Amino acid sequence: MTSDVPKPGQPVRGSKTGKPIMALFDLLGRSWALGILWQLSEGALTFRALQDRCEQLSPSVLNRRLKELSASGLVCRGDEGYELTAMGQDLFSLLQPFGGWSEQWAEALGAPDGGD
Amino acid sequence: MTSDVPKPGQPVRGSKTGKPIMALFDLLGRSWALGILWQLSEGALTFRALQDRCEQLSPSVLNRRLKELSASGLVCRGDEGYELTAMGQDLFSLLQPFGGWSEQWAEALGAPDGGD
DNA sequence: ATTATCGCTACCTAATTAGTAGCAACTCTC
DNA sequence: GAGAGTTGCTACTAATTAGGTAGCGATAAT
Repeated sequence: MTSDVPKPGQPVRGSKTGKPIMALFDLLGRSWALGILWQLSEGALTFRALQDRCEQLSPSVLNRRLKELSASGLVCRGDEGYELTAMGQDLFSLLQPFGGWSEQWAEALGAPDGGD
Repeated sequence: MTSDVPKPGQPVRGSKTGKPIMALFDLLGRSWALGILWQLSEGALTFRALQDRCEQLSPSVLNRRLKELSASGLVCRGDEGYELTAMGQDLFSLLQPFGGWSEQWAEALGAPDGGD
């Protein structure tokens, strides 16, 4: 294992080609990675605040995800705690539409609304 | 087992609230889920063809993902094999921009281009 | 009948995630 | 400046998921 942070241009978990899109999918396809970006989109959060927002996500996993996301240039530490980098915000702007979509999806599946 | 397919409105892996967005992130945040949607966006593929596109992904994992994605209404079986449902295509349209973004990201990280 | 492909299950090992405890550093109060 | 509280994090273990391989039953062509 060269590195366990998926980087474009390198083989990643499940992908030997290193195609950027596959590296990105690997990075985002890890538990809570998308959730963390989602939570940070509203502003900086301390480690423990982030843990609370992510339903008491264990510190070991949170720390791993934060290291990966930092190494990938999506998250960094500021005065207020962890926050999205410019690139992270840019990625979030692509992610944002998923919020509304997921609600349509919920209705289509006939699932009760979980609230916000 | 109630169900290990994350459905909006129900608690999912790591999320007890069942918020649609969290259920969606759980579903998509499993290995190869995003990759499978990506591959199917170009048209229907048989089980084994899909396996090839996903770099010989093991049948056990592929089958698990396909069941989850089917149960979530994103994928179904047609004459030609597995394909995206209308809802799956709709989701893909949100996913598509990630392709271009990942290439910018690759450059920003100074990674060599993985081709394609 | 034989061979080949296809979709998939069974089984096992490796890796990842989840959960809990607690420490070192820092701040605040007194 | 001792004690209490908070923060960021590491260490360790248990549970869950992913990955890999073998191969079966079904269908189709030879």
